[in-house]
Amino acid sequence: MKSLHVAANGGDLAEDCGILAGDADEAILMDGMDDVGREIWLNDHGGDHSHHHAHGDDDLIVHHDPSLFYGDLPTLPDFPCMSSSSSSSTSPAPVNAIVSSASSSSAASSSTSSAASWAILRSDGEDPAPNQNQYGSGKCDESSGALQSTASMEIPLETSQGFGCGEGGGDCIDMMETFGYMDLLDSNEFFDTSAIFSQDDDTQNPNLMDQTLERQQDQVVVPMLENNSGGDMQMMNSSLEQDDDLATVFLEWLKNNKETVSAEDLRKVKIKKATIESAARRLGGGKEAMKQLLKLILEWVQTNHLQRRRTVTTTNNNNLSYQQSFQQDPFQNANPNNNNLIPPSDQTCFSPSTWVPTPQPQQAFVSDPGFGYMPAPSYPPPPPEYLPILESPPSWPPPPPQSGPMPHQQFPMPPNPQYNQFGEPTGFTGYNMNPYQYPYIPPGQMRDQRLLRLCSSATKEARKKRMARQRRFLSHHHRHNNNNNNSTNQQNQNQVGETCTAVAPQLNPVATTATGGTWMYWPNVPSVPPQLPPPMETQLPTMDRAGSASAMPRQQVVPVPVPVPDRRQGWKPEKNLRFLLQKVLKQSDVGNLGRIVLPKKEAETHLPELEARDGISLAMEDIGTSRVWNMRYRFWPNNKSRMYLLENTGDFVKTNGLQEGDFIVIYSDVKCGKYLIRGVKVRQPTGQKQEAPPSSAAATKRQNKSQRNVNNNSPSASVVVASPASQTVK
DNA sequence: GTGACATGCAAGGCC
DNA sequence: GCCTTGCATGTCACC
Repeated sequence: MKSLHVAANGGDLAEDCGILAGDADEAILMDGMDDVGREIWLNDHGGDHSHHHAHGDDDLIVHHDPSLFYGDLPTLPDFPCMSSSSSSSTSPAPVNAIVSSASSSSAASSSTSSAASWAILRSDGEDPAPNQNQYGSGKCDESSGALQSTASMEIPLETSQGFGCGEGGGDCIDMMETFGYMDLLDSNEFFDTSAIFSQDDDTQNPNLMDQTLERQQDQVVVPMLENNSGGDMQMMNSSLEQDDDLATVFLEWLKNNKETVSAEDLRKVKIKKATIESAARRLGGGKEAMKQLLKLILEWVQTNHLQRRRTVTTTNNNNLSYQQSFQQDPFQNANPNNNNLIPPSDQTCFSPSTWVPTPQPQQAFVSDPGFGYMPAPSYPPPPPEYLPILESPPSWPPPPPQSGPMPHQQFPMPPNPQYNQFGEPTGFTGYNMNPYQYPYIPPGQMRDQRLLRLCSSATKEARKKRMARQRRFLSHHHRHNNNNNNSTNQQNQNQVGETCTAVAPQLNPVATTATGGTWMYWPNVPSVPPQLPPPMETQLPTMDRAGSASAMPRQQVVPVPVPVPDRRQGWKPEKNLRFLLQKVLKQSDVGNLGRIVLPKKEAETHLPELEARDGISLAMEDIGTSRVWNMRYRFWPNNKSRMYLLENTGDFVKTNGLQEGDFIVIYSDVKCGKYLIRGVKVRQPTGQKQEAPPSSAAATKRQNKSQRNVNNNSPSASVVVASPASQTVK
């Protein structure tokens, strides 16, 4: 079944009215939930409950009940978590807005996805079934209960099939109580949400929509809802007359927009009941007011919601990274009281087009600022119905990393859901960082400028503060991890990647995984940023200067040709580069093996500690070309020791035209901790034969030995060094 | 003698 | 048959 779920925030009446009248989008987007979350549901109740679930019956039942707008319900305290449907999915009843569907089935369908678009005005506050708030605590419980207490107010026009009462008309009341909150239904074992989801899919079918519309015209059924409080029925009856008009209006609208609007669309639209009430009063109250209000709502849906859907859909491809970034931002919810934050934490900016209920199939409790503890949906990915209505890409973790050269990413995304982009284990904070909980579409993709103003502008300061906290946190975390001797490489990778992005975006940090499906490694920021200038800026980029001279017993501290920064290649020497190691390339290093043996001591000293022989992926930016190479840093067991290698170097060597006798230098960026690599060609002085590939293995061996004695890992000062750009330096 | 490292080479996978 | 991966071994510098 499809339901147009119009849940309006309670809250300031004037504001609400204004929203509905002119700034409907903003108003609807607002999800402060100060009011108990009364909602008006334009619900389409798909007929027989069982049938609906079993076969995806899309029968639409138009139910319009003016009584929906009850205004006398006591105002409940604000519950930030109650806001958007997004929260509803994971949060207890209050958050969830509430569905008021006439019957459990209808409610379920409407809430979870049922298709039909129906407008059911539902009051909040009915006593929720205790089990509905199984995840709620504290405020949540209260709010939920309050909300459900009035749930009976819904006056859905049900199909003759007894929508929601599939298991017996008398069950409707109970069903209401039990499933008064759509989101709660998700966790309710009575409901097979999967079936509902599948139905939703069906509702996407235009044909079904047509069918449902036709049915609606034929059957406008008065809901058989009964309520705990008998008054509800009375209210329903008294409003039946008005329902006809409202139903007519809605049906008319539905017919006019059936090509563009789907049940899914309508289902996502929520307006709090209080908002409806206040708006109706502003409009003069009574039947006409309701009708006018309904028109306004529908107009808004048509002009804003649907339009946004079309526009946003085109940008879905870009959503995922942003979504993930935000979703995993531990600070998004840092301030429980700050409802002005941008989504996902900011639920006040709920947009019906971008936020949808998320499932809570298996819920892990996470601390929620608003509710104390909220159930966080766990993997696997949610059913399609829970995806953002705008067809934005799923928010679950991206597919497994692909090997090969990594695309540059502005925001490295940790493939492992265990960590957020800041390297923080997602389970660490009390904030809900579950990517499913807050499907988010970046503000930049929201076409509704008013919404942007509402969400972004209003929270600009808050965002700045949050970002400042993030930076502080990252800085602290970097130091902490570094002190731990890189024991958490993956986390650091994420952190540094993020930091680098902010500090030196031109470096194009690569953060996706490297070959083998392991993590790209972004090194730690050195705890004590070395003040040593990089070798390229000095005359002696020896191990001594790197502070590791003693680490290379074989290495002679001799002047080493200092490659001059190749300005033609756009590389500018930066004082924050720290020399880590260099390696004179051997034949085996430049061969087709695609691996370079690294000096053990330097590797152990300056490169991340390797726990496993498979090592880690390192993003190495080629200083000469600014290209980032995804290399693997690993080791081989060698007797009782280790051999450290840098793999996936074939392309790098080839690109730089490196040959035996040339050398590479590895730096780390002190600022962001990333690694940089530079290949330096060594050209023999005039008159000497340039290093030519040995004609034979024996020759190679002799030459290697000769070089070994002379150069070892320190290029001799006597040789002419040429940068990859053929810039020669003595 | 020991450790580091260059590389030979075997095993397995892939075309 | 070629390539990749990974281990084993030989060589050499250093202690």
